[in-house]
Amino acid sequence: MESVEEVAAMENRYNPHEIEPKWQGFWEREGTFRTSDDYTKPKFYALIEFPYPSGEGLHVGHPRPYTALDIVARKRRMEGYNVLYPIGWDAFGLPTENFAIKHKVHPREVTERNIARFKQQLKSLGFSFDWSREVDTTDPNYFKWTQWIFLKLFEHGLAYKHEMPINWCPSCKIGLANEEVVNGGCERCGAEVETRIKNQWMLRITAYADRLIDDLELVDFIDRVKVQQRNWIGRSEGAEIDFDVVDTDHKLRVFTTRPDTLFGATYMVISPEHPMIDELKDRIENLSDVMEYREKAKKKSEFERAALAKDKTGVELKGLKAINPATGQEIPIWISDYVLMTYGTGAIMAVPGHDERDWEFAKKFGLPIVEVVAGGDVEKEAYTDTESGILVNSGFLDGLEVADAKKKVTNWLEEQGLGRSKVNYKLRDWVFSRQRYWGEPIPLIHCEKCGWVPVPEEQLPVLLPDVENYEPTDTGESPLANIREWVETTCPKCGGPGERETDTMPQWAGSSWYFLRYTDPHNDEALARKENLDYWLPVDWYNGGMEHTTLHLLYSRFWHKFLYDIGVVSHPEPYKKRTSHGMILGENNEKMSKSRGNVVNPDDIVNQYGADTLRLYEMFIGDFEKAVPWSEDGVRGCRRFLDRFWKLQEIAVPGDEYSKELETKFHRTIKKISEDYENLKFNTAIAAMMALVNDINDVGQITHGELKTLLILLNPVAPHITEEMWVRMGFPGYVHAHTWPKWDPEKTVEDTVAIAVQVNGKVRGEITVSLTDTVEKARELAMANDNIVRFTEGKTIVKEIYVPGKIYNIVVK
RNA sequence: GCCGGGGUGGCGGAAUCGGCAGACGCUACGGACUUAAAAUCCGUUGGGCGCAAGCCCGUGCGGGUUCAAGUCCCGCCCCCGGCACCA
Repeated sequence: MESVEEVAAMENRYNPHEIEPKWQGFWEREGTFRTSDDYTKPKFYALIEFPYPSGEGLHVGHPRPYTALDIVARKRRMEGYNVLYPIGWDAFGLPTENFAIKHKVHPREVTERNIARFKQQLKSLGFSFDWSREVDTTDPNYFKWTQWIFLKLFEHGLAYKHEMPINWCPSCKIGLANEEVVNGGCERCGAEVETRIKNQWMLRITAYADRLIDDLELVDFIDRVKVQQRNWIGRSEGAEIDFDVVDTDHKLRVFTTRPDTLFGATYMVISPEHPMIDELKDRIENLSDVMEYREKAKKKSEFERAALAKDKTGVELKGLKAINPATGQEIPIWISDYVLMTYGTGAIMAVPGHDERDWEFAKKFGLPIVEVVAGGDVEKEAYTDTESGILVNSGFLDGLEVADAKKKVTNWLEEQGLGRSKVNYKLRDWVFSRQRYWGEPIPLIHCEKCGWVPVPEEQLPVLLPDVENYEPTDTGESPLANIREWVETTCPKCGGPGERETDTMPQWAGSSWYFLRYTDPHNDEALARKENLDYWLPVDWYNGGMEHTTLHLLYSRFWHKFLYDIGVVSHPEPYKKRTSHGMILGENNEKMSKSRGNVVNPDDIVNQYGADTLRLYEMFIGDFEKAVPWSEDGVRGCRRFLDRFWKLQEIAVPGDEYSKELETKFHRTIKKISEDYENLKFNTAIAAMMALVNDINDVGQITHGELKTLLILLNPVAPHITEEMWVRMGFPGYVHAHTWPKWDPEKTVEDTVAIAVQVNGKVRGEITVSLTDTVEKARELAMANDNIVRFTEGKTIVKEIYVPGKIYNIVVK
């Protein structure tokens, strides 16, 4: 049995299991973090990527970005902003559907269960989300507006159905967007992707390619994000040039970024899939060889074609020749799989002197190599420098620099009607169809007479029918296709029989606009009120994973620009600032995964150490932007800090001022933490606080004024312990309602400071000087030090460098 | 191959308008408390030499600039991420 004293002592001990649920309940009851409708206040919109509520629940990677922006959101509230920090669920998607199929439960049920689990886990971590604004992409009241946006895209000609080869994952039985194919495999399951021809809904994102690049200038995204987006869109500027095919009325159109090298084009290469082969097959003398090559190329996946790129292969189209429009010479035409039908025109002019691929090909097949830009040795390798080269062997271009030659030849081509300047993109249109059940139905009806007809707005949302069996089919048809009573409907236009589109939308649909819905989540007349959108947008700070840079981030910027064009939103970019967190790895330095058995569940950390410890550790663990391994020892260290922090109550003394010995340190720490929280440097902010607490313990007491400041500074990271200590100390009101502390720049510098004294650049001692002290004073102090005398006596001082507050270096000879 | 980021103690990481490298935390070791252990507290913890004062070496490698280089310049090596026959 514990004694009365021991029980009493225990009640004063830091007990997160008692205070954390207490404060979470308090915040919820009081609506502490409800976003206000007071639109006269300055606003701050903090956004994290809403999670996919998987069956596995949260792992410790999730809270890293959530805590980071929670810190910023809490700080902003204390600075007087009206803050929107919302949360929701990106809940459509394959894992849920697959689980539902396997366990014969409706995906709706699985989703609800998973959301409930996630919600309970997130709530236990004390985030200051405004839970009243929760959105769920699978909620018909939400996806009604996803469908509405799709119809607007359709209306504006940005959604179209197209027969095209798609990336098919044979394991998931689903078509994939280019962005979802990683190294030739399915992003989700890793199975090798096949090519299938399917009639697919496509979104014309390429129409926005230029703006998606150019408007990156308007936003504050970390550089690696901007670079990756530019890279992915892959804009390249050049020219299209038409080459006559001899003795036919065919022209072979090519795209090139080096029109200046036109005089060096000694042959042409077309893709094996190029339509000209069929159109002119009667003229091709070696048609069987050509067809054989074409068959071989077809069997290779796009991945194989790229991976086995080293060795060039190809077949000449015998019987066909093209004319180089600049030289007037006849040149051969080849087919080779290094030319892709999916980029440019599917045909190139080959300039072996100045393109590495063409050079390799020419060497292999003994084709002529002509130098048209001086500076290299085209017999040894292709010369590709465009900075310093001067044109040669190029008629009217001779003597020009590359950049000037490009302009001149493009003008000439335009005058002659042989070509024109042209911009190409690597970005392709977005394959928007998925042949699965658990997604938003595409709200279109096909009518024999009227074609594709949109479902009238007032009939939205188009709901998913209840089905017995939503297994995918091997034929690539959506499971919805089997439900005839759902498919068969009437055409809204002519009233005749019509059939519903059975493809559903990809997971990226709902997440492309969710941040708009948060501004007005319960509106059933519009996706959100204009007034709300205008006040809250753009998002001030959006943090998310690098893995979403070429998918979600690009897609949502595209949708937003479209919504801007049709007047729904008033700003061309959705996100003002974008940052990215690093992954949290397992203790063994490997990616956390169930199969590796190194997953850490936040529930266990909360149960053992408390939510504040978890939050503190997640922020202290290392550089926020880098991957870092988890360490349970590190977690314990953070808990120890909170225990020590709690005990500051025992040494608190009255007084609202900062004490003499700690005043400078407090001002410095306020400054450091205020700045570090804004710059993703949570780890050094926390280190500074730990250092200050160490200093306080050295002093042996803390004034109430000091403790208040400290509680406010730590509150965004560890909200529960700081709320509890505030009320226990009997401070007025609540810590979360207090204003953020200010620092006085003049008080951040110590009156006197210890600086190193160097002799010939090596530290030989230390002196304590005030900032106003002169070099004479420094010399006097330094010479009182035996060690410095030892290194200088008997030598002449040649030079003295004295930087006040930094260093005193004596150069002797 | 191209683009971006990075190499600092036993570990995570601090410090870049050039100014005492290793803040803060962890680990390890030693000590106090305890019958004992845990917890907590105190001390040590880059390597080497020295009884000590102190000295020498040290930020991926090789050069250089400077009174002074983790930080700047030149030439390399390695790791991580993205793109990859994009004409």
